[in-house]
Amino acid sequence: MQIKPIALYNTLTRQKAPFAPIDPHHVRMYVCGPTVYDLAHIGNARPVIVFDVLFRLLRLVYGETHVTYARNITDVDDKINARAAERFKDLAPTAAIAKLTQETTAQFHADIAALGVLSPTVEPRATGHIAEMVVLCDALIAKGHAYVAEDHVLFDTTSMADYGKLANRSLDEMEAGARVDVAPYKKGAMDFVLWKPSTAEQPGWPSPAGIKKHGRPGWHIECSAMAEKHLGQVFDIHGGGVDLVFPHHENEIAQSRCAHGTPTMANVWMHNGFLQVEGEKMSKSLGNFYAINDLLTTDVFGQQAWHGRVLRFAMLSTHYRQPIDWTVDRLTQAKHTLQEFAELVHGVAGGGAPNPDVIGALSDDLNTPSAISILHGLAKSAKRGDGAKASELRTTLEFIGLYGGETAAELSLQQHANVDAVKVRALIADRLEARRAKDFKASDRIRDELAAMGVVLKDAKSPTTGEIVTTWEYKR
RNA sequence: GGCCACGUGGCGGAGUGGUGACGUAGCGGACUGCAAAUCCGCGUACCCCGGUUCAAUUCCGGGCGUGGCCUCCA
Repeated sequence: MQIKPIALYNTLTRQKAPFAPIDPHHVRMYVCGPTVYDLAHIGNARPVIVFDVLFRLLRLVYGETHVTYARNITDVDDKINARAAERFKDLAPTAAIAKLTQETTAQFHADIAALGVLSPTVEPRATGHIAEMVVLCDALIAKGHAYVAEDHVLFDTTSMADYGKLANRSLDEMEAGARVDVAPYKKGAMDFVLWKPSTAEQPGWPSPAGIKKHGRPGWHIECSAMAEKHLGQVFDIHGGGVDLVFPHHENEIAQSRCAHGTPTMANVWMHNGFLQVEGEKMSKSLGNFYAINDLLTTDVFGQQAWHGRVLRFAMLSTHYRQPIDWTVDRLTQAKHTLQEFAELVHGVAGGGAPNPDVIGALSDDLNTPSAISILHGLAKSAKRGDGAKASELRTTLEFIGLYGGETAAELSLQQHANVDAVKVRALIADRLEARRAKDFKASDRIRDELAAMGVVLKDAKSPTTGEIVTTWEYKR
């Protein structure tokens, strides 16, 4: 379809610019995925949701089969090793690690599926790309960008003229500000590990550069290897959280560019803003650390469980580059709005194209708040009985992943165990009878009784017969 | 200490060098036996101080505040 070009903000240039894929028939995007050592938290959900929206937009504009979206799984990492040893004491290290990464990956998939996230085109695993990482290490050594020291392979940051360009800082500045003790075998303070030796208990593979000991990759090299394998040496978009700008993405760029001799790794670098919880940094010590799964299935946040679509809506109610404060108020408001939308589109047939203004808003560097405001406009028309707008609203909501056929009641996960629908209908009939008899005391008593059960009544006049028709719903 | 973001009405949140997006809360009205729901209407907001400009919330400089990175945390 022909619509206005997509504009994206690029961290490399600190500017928003029209997006033009290298190959107009094949858009390639890489986003850093989770390290599977523990449940994904709500901060992890942000890039997953944000780049899912971008993926959907790119598919719409360039065609579903013309977009490759790679989101990796990091399944080799020292945090994984530590956690596996702690949780599965009876198992051999390899078996324990396999069990942990397998379980955590499955849970991650389940959690983000609830958020309405599409599967990426490819989901490479680090352990499936060790050979490619070894090749990269050897290439970097051969080209004088890396060196071997005490069975480690290290990247020589001084060998790259514009190291620090993405983070916009020079080596001098970084060294001046560094608070880390520099390992004695490093030539330069900012040099980073590409490969390190493993003990017998740690996962290990044959090492590059003729190193005798088995070893394992550093974090950054994983993404360089997986991106190259699935997207090529230079591709279109690379995404992740702002906290990855340095050192992770800076180092990916250094590795890939130096190994391939390319002027760039990806044309556009996109970073989502940080998430806070109720105005504070999310951390286990503050007791405000929430896994996606906690929000979906327990009442630890705001005394209720939240539907995945509500979490998604709340996440998209702020522009992706802004910091977002994750609060109960925000989720409550998101739930109300989504329930209203659901009421308008439930039972309405979708089809057709998503609203062009919404696509326009998304094309403007993923302006989701603006898109939502346009959705409100559609909802207003739908509420006035415009069936075409109701249908368009549904199609557009489905396109963004904000609707999947749920009813308003299903979007509220509060417990209503003791509400018996048959009894509710009987009480409503009694109340209508009392009202007809002008026994308002009795009718109000029934209304109060229902309210105590969490049931709210709505009286409406039937447009055809003029009769009072009472419907009910759970208190929101 | 170095580097980088952000600061809009009660709250959430776009956007813009000059006519106050949008949502939500609140207020008023219609409707209702009274409510709820619905509908209609109502808000002279852009952290502070300078500068540029005919004009700044929007550009520039400084300050204050909050947050991020500099420790394989999205």
